[in-house]
This record gives sequence, structure tokens and C-alpha cells, in this order.
Amino acid sequence: MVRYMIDVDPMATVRRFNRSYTQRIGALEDSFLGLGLPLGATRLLFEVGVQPATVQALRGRLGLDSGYVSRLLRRLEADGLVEVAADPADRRRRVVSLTPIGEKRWSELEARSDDKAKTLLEPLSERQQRRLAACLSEADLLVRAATVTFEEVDPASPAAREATGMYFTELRRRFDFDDAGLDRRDAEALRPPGGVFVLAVSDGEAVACGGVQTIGAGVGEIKRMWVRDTWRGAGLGGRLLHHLEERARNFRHALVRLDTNETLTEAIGLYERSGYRPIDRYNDNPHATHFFEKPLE
Amino acid sequence: MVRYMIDVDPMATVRRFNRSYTQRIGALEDSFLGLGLPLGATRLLFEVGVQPATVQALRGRLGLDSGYVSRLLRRLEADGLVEVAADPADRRRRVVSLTPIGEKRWSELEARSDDKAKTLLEPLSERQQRRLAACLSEADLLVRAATVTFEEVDPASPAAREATGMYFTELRRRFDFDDAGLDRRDAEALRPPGGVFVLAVSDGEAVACGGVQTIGAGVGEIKRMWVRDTWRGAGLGGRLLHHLEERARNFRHALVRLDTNETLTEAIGLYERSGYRPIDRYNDNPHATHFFEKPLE
DNA sequence: TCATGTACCTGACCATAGTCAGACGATCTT
DNA sequence: AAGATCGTCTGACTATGGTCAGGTACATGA
Repeated sequence: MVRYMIDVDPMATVRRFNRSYTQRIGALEDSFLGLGLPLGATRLLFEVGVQPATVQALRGRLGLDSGYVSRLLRRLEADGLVEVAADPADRRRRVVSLTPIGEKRWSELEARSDDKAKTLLEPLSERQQRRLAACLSEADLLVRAATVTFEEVDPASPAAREATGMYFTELRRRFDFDDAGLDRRDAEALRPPGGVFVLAVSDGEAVACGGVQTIGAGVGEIKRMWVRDTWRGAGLGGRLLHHLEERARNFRHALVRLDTNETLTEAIGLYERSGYRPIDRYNDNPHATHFFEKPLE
Repeated sequence: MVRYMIDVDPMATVRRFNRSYTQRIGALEDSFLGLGLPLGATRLLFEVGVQPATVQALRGRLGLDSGYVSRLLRRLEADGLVEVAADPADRRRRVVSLTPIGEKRWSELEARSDDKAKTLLEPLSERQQRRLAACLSEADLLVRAATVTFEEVDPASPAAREATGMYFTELRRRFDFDDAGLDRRDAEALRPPGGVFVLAVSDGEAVACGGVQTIGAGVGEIKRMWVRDTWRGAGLGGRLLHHLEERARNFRHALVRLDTNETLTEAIGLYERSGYRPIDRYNDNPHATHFFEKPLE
């Protein structure tokens, strides 16, 4: 009837997991019920508790109608669980935050989530608990990686600056890197019409980045490829590289080049696996030790 | 901020997985919406499609009120999606099944589930898809094992007969086993007050069984320990054995014995791991080659 | 300063989800 | 054969979830 071990069709496996898991725990709602508040109000309370936010932000995060959220907030307010105050920066906006009583309710929600996880783990031996945790952790990484979205942003935007900042920090840890003055020059080249800068975003957070610029007729260059350390091993780098090559193709480049430092072994491995061949130095980048290129068919 | 790989707390891992997974796919409901039917009716339609059933069974599977299910059925009937007919065996009961139109709608639901799984898998490389499938498959087995419930049933009940039937089939495959007349005799001993027969149930299906009987003053005997082949390797046997020892303790037994056949190597391994020591033959069971006992503190 | 737009709110409205108390025929028990 | 029980259905009812059309205060740009 059910054959867990010998199954090899990934799609069937995912479907079976979805069905069995959501039936058992996935009823996320369960833990959101029984607090004396209806589900919608509880979801809102939880969201406010994660981080105080404007009404607008809450609406966005939960995907709810403006009037509906407003009504829910009145209810939470009447119950003394949240406070709503005008945003000093823009008095049309209103900021919602938890009252002390609200905090208490919120931690009850947390405790319920803990309980649910505990019920699931308790019957298992310690070894099995660790196996389950390992499986879910790896699955989580893969699922997150699969649902990452690539967004084209201006290389001077705050989000892009933050990502490149982390990239530079990483470089500094690996070798004697100095980024003085880099930002200004590069930002120009990584902007349309000759270039592009891409962020990989998950849960509103940049987890990888990279750009393409034009360095000659028909020749593009991949720049600032970076993957957050906690996201490595999920194939994100390969997907990003592929995405950037696609963009280079759109620029009518017949060839992409890139340089890198010998200490960045994962990156070098990725380039080699992805069809890049070592070439001679093609620029005067003092930090680069290895140079690659790949023809785009 | 998030550290996937170095996390070792199983509870935190489970919680994080729940949150991220349900956010991305777990919204099981998504695929149940947009069919022109409300959620409740769609859930019922799906359940009927999995297997035609009595109203009672549907109520149980979905955990819904009798009146509510009846109303939903009237709606599905009016839409020409299901047929309701009296059960010939008991004309109070009514059996629900899909009409051809209903079948068509049901396969739309299936297609939606497939789509959802596909969206998740598509961005991943084939190797990663296999890794994800392997992780989810193992997690699924562990989660199912953790949520199994132990139910005490009469050894002559249909559910118990079915489980022991599968047990005997297994024995026949392993060695020259003959169950002639066993049922009748054993059933008596595995019933209160002197014994008990336990089924491990998952999704309404028996996945393991076992019993305890009294064979002397203060001495119990474990009988008919069986775990469905697809459920092995999840520690279910150990939990069941532990559960049965608990029951034996309730009978005030100071000692439990059991016999087994040399071909049942997994079982022998389990007994040895669980503190059972080999002893001399204590009965005339022609099929038994190995004998064990364990003192209950 | 005035038109225009934005952020949030209120009232009116509706379908869905779910509960509960009988009603009614079929079946089981004695 | 009568009474109890079971399985399903109907009617009456409630709360929840969600939409929509204005309305009001604030912000912005010409």
C-alpha cells in the first residue's frame, strides 16, 4: 500500500510528505487556536510580536484586506493586547506594537509551537530525534534554496550595498583584501545599459548576489559572486551563475570572463564544474590570481 | 541570523522547518481553492475521491460534525459531483462515491498538487531533487512512526485478524510455518484478564502488532510481535516492545519471556538490544528455535 | 494654497465554517 | 414485538473570514 523506502520519484515523495506532514503538524493553525481569539486575530498578534510594524507592512505580510486588518486591530486593541500609535515620520501611517499583556499572549503562542515540536520528537529515541532534525534541516535548506527569487537591483541601493558589504567582509577574511574606492567605480559598470546587479532573496533577506558588466565588444565579466555561508551546498551558486550567464547572453555577449582569488576554492570549483576554462590574466586586478572564461553558445 | 548547518537542537530545527515549510508549500489549502467550491466541500470531495466511503468514515477522517458533512454532501450532490447510496449491508449507512464529473474535478485537484510539488523541485538540480526526496522520505517515516498510536483491541476483531494474518504470511516467507488452529487457542489467552493484544495504528491502518499473555505466576509472554516491512528502521518495534512490557508490568509480572525463530534476525537483534537474555527452551512450540527472557524491575 | 494622492478607518454586506437539537427510518436487543 | 440504539438528515443558529465603497486626516507637489 505505502512503500517508503523503495520510492524514487521525487515528485511523489514530496506529495506524500506534504500530505502526511500537514495532516500531522502542518495544521499550523492548531497552535493558533484556543487562545480565546479567532484565527485571524491570532495570526496578526503573532506577526506584530515578531516585529512591531506599520499597518501597511502587516497587511502585506499576511496578505489581508485593509479594512479587515483594521477591524482585527480594533479587536486586539480592545483586548489590550496591542498598541497603535501614529508614526512620527508620517502621521498617516500607524505603528502597531505589543502591550505587556500582548507579550504574554505571544509567548504562549511560542510555547504552543514548542509543545507541538515536542510531541513530535518525544516518542523518538535520541538518535532518531537527531536523524529527524538532520533530515528536516537539510530539506529546509533545499526548500529555501528552491524558493529563492532573483531580483535585479541598483548596485548602489541599500540592499545591494549590504550584500556587497558582506561579500567584502568574506574576502577580507580569506586574504589581504582592500576595497577602498571599489564601490563607486563598480556600481556604475554594474548598472544598465551595460551591466546588471542581481540579488537572490529569501524571506526578504539577500542570501547571494552577483553582477555582470561589459568589458569589451561581445565580452562580459561576472563580478561579485557571493553566497551567504549558511546557504552553501544547496546549489544556489550554480543557479545564480547560470542566471548571470543568461543576462550576459541578453547583452549579446559571446563570452564571459571572471577573475578570482586562489583562496576562494569553492568558487573556483564551481567555475570549473560550470564549464569555465582557465586563461591568462586579462586585467590588472591586484587581488586576482586566477582567471577564467566561458563561451556562451 | 539563520544557521542551518550548525544547528543541533532538534526542537528548534523542527520549529524552523514547520514555519518555513508551511509558509512555502504547507498552505495545503491553496491547491484546494479556486475550484469553484468552498474549502470544506473540496476537502470532502478529495476524501471521497481517495476512496469511496460511508458518511461515517468521512466524518471521522475529516473530523467534522455529522450535520455539517451531511450539508456538504447535499451541495456536492447538487453539483453532480458525488452519488450517495444506501449501504446494502446496513441500510442506515450511506455510501458516497464520485460521479464521472466528480472524477474529473478530483483529478484537477491531483494536478494542482503535482504542480505544487513541481514548482518546488524544478529549480533544483537532479542530484538535489534526489537529496530532497531522500530527506523528506526519511523524515516522513520518522514522523509517521512518532505519531503512531497504540490501541488495545480484541485479538479476534477483524483489524487484529488482518494484522496477525500479515504476521503469519511473513513467517511463512521466512521459514516452514504452519498456523493451523493457532488463532482460536491464542485469541483466548491474549484477551483480558490475563492478556492483551495491541495494534499500532497509523492513518487508520495497522502497521505493527503484538500481545502479552500469562504463562505462569508472575511470568508473562510476548506474542506475535510484528512490524510491517515498510515501517522498519524507525524504532517502532522498540517502542511497541516497551509498551508491551509496560502492560506486562501492569499484570504484576516480574518476568517476560518470548520465543522466536532463528530466521527472524531483526527481531532477535531487537530483543538483544532491549535487554533480553537467551534462555533454554521453555515450551514445545515447534516453530521456535530461540528463547529469551527479561526481568521487569 | 489647492488639487491629488496616501494610509487608515468605518459601515454594510455576504459566504463559509461549524454547532446543536431534534426527526426519522433502519437495526439490534430482549 | 417493543424499546433502545444507530446513522443520517434537516432546521435554526452563531461566529468567522473576507470584500467593497466611501470617509477622514495627513502629506506632497505645483
